[in-house]
This record gives sequence, structure tokens and C-alpha cells, in this order.
Amino acid sequence: MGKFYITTTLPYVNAEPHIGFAMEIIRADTLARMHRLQGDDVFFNTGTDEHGQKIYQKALESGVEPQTYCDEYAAKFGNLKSALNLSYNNFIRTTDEHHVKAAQEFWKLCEAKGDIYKKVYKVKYCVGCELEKTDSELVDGKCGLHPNQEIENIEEENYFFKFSNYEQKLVDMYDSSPGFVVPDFRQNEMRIFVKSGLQDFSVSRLKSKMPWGVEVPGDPTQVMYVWFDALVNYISALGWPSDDKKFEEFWPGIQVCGKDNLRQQTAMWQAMLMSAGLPNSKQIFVGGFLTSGGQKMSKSLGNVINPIEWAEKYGTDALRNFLLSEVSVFEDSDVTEDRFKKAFQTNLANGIGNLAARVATMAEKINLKVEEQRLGIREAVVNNLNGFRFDEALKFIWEDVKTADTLINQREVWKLKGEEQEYFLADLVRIIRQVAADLAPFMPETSEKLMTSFGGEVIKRGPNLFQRIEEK
RNA sequence: GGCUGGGUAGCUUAGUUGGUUAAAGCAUCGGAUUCAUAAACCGAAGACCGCGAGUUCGAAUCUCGCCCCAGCUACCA
Repeated sequence: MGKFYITTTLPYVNAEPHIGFAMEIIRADTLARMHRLQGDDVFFNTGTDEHGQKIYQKALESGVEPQTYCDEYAAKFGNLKSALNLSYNNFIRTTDEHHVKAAQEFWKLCEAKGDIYKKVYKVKYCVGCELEKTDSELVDGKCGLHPNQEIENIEEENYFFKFSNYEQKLVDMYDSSPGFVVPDFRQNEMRIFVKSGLQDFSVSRLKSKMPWGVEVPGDPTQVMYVWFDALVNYISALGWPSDDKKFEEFWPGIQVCGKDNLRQQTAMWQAMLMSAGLPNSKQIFVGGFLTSGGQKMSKSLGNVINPIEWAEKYGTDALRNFLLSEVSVFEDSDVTEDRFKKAFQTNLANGIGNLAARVATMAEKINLKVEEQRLGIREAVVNNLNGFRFDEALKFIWEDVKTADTLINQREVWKLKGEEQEYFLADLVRIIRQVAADLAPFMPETSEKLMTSFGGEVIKRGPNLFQRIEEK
């Protein structure tokens, strides 16, 4: 029995749960369930990232304490568990006491290594916005919103992390571990980025300006920059540094993230681990983005898709099926309700739903009995999942539904009599049982319903699994 | 500008160590059928494989140039 650790990124709690995150966590959930069914001891982590400037500001704007604001949002993300039928067994919040201590401990290790140092940092500040600006936000050296005003340079002392120390070490790691980042072109992308030269990044902020963060050990005037503290969650979730046993059993693990997190996960975090003298992550799976109607989802465009709404409207498993099979695993995909409905209609309502109904009806009519079996997930499905090919795995399963349907029509099973009919129906029942077993990590509820109808010796017809969507 | 990924039937995609009529699903049309959620099954039509040139007996696949889309080019997470 192996140990398996998988974690999502921690969504930042300044917005409602996004369908892109729903996809990320459903993928992680599918892998976690598959490993559990394979007999592995699984630690599946998710949670919320709660520190930083944006949250601090949002809380101030809403007129509540930052912690109160975070509590509210953490609950919203916690709601995903039932809405998406998730099986994670740890939900970390970066404001958890243990996590805060772990982040500080991690800091000390990097500091002891000589990778953290203080340096004067020039902050670009737009008086018009009353905000600090980054270079990428500036147009011709001026604020895009206030081009008439000069950008002020404010000097501030911050702590920096010697990212530059890890340039070669990171490149060596990429070279010696093909498949560390999946898909491979992302690893290559990162390799190019690192190879082109790394700048140290700041890892703290002045507490007087932004108090909502983890206090820097030994310097009460500074708090950690949110990245530094947030990344540590992947190991603090395992009880590091106090629970050595758990940490050693489960670390390193697999990290699932979106492509916007590529650098943080595959370079910065890895360098931080090297600095702290801890093993690197095992593997990082980077997914693409979801667009809506060909455009990025945004409130102003009004094209934001709420995953919880779809789950309520069409069912959790229908949403899981869609996000796992109809969406490109590695590239960006466009998501529309029309596409969703098509996937629902073909593979679910007309596919497994209809097959289950027709076979169960015939079996019930003749009081068919089929000896019970114990079935596991087939190797082809496991292999596809290990390569993060959720789409291929489901395609493989749906292929069996097609096979069964074809068999029924070709043999005209409903016209057969006696032993011959029993023979073919029993065969069909076994196909459905295998589909149910294979489906367990992807669509746990559907898998169970199928087993309720077809798992026992006596076959019983249940209600329709997926009711067709009638278009008017 | 540089870098990365992509541009293949109406839609979503597979296919690159170059090789017989470019593959699949959905949508469309036709057939046939009724066990089933008017579902399933059989068949047909549908592609100047982004554009142009080159290498080759032969290119979706290799080379060069160009066009279009998305993203990155670092401290917003």
C-alpha cells in the first residue's frame, strides 16, 4: 500500500469560486479517488490563500476585519466540497496557526542558508491611484490611468530571496527530471525562463503599510510577502515541521495548478525548497485556462460561469464529466453552455443513462440473475490517469457503452428468448459493471447508482440516471 | 520585438522517425428499428491539413518566409 499526496493550489479569497478552479480540484479529486481505489493511503490537500494586499484592501472596503472577511470566503470555498463531491481530507487556510508557524520556520531555514537578505527596494507609486505600481502596469513610465502625473519612487527596505542562487540548480533539475512538469512544453518554457537569468524577488512588505501577513521572524516591522507564506502550505498541510512522520511519508507530492501558476510552482517554490534543504515536489501538473464564449471570463463581460450553478442545474457528475472529458487537458478551452449540454446529451443521457435503462428493463422482465463480481479499475484507465489524460480515460470508458449498444442492436437482444437472451443480457450487465467500476473516480455518484442497479445478483431498474434535456 | 503553444471537415479535436483513398466525436442528410430517456444501430455527405516557396519519387508531417489566435516577457495573486 503506497502513500499518495496530491494538492491543488490555494485559491486567493478575493473572488467567488471560479470554474477554472473547479476543474483543477475535480482533476485532483479524480486522481485522489483513483489512488484510494487502488489501495493507496491518500492525502489530498486544498484550502485558501488569505494573506496579502488585495485581501487587506477588500476587507477595509467592506468595513470588516480581514479575518472576518477571510472566514466568509473560506466558507464559500468550503462549500465546493459538497457541490462538486470532493474527497479532500485536508483544508488548509494560510491564516491557520500551524501554517503561520511553519512559514516562519521555513523562513528561518532559508535565512540560515544565507538566502534571505535585506535590500533597499524602489517602489513605484502613483499619487493619482494612491497605489504602488509594477513595471508591467506602467505605460511609457507613467501610470496608464494618470498619465499626467509623475510616478514617484519610494524607497523601502525589504527582504529578498536569493532566487539567483538557484538558476543552475533549477536547470539541472529540469534536465535530470523529464516529466517533472506536465505537459513537457511547460517544463521547457520554465527552463528557458530560468536559463535566461533570475532576479532575486522580494519576500516581505513593510508591516506599517500592509499588516495582513505572516510576521517575519525576528523583525516585527515586516510581514512576509504573500507568495512566500502561501507556497509553504504544500508542506505545512502535512504537519511540517512538527509532524516529521507524516511529512516523510507523504512528501514529495503531486501539485496541480493552472498555467498562471507555472513560475511560482515550478521555479520559485522549488528554489525555496532547495534553500530550506527539503526535497523538491514530485510532479507538477499544469492545466490550461477556460474561456467563455471565446473570451476571458470577467464580471464586466457578464460571461462568468459559476460552477456551483451548473452543478445544481445539471448535477455534480454531469459537471465533473464535462470538465474531465470535454475540456482540453493541457491547452485552453472554450466553455459554453451549449457545449456542456451536448456532452450531457450524448455521453450521459443518450449514452450510459439510456444503456442502463434499456438493459435493466430487459433484465427485470425475465428476472435475470448474474453472479456478483468484484471489479477494479482497468489498467488502461489507470494509465491514462497517471498521465493526466482524463479525457482519454473517459473516452475509453464511453467506448464500452457504444460497444454494448451495438451488441444489443446487432443481436436484437430484446427479441431473443430463453437461454440465448440470458446469455447476452448477462454479458451486457458485466459490461455495465465494469463501466461502473471504471467510472468511480470520475463520477462517484453515477458509479454507485449503477452498482445499486447492476451490482447485485438481481438486476433492478432505477430512475433515469441523466434525464434528457428537452430543447424547445 | 523576443519566446511558448496553437491554426486539420459546420463545431471540438486526433494524426509529425515524410509513404497506399487525411481519422474520430458532435451537428447535418438518408436507411432501418422499437428493449430504452423520439434514445440506440447502419450508411452517406462534408477538409486547396492558415498562406507562399523549397527539399523529395512522395509533405498535414522536414526547411525558409509570411499571416492570424492565445499566453509569457517577473514581485497582482
